[in-house]
Amino acid sequence: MNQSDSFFQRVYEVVRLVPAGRVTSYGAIARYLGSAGSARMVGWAMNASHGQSDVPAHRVVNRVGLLSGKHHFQGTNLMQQLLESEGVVVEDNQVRDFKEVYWDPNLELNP
DNA sequence: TACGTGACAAGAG
DNA sequence: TCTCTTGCCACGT
Repeated sequence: MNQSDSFFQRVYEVVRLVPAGRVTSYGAIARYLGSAGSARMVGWAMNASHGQSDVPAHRVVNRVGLLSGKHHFQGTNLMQQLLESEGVVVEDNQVRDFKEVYWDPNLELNP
């Protein structure tokens, strides 16, 4: 990937690689980018991803599967609807069977 | 130019 | 086992 891309752009690249019906976490993305501990930056990147197309920010949740960013989507439960439309069960703003649908870029993308 | 903010994570008590 | 505190870094004002 181009190093000229900003940290945000690299975050978007990883998020785009998350397959439908799967979710990942902010920390996993941060770790994959070599910035473990910068999970907050990933959240900030998601906040700025609204202007970016093809960035499935709804597939990014916190480490316990909680939809912490749902309030940043249009509509109260748009994020939940998007996930459910992909087969992810969301219950009480939290991904059900989180471990089952969890997608770790460090495991899936790292050779 | 400098400071505060932010959709988190991990360690310590 | 649960709760609190600290760290991390780019963007906006």
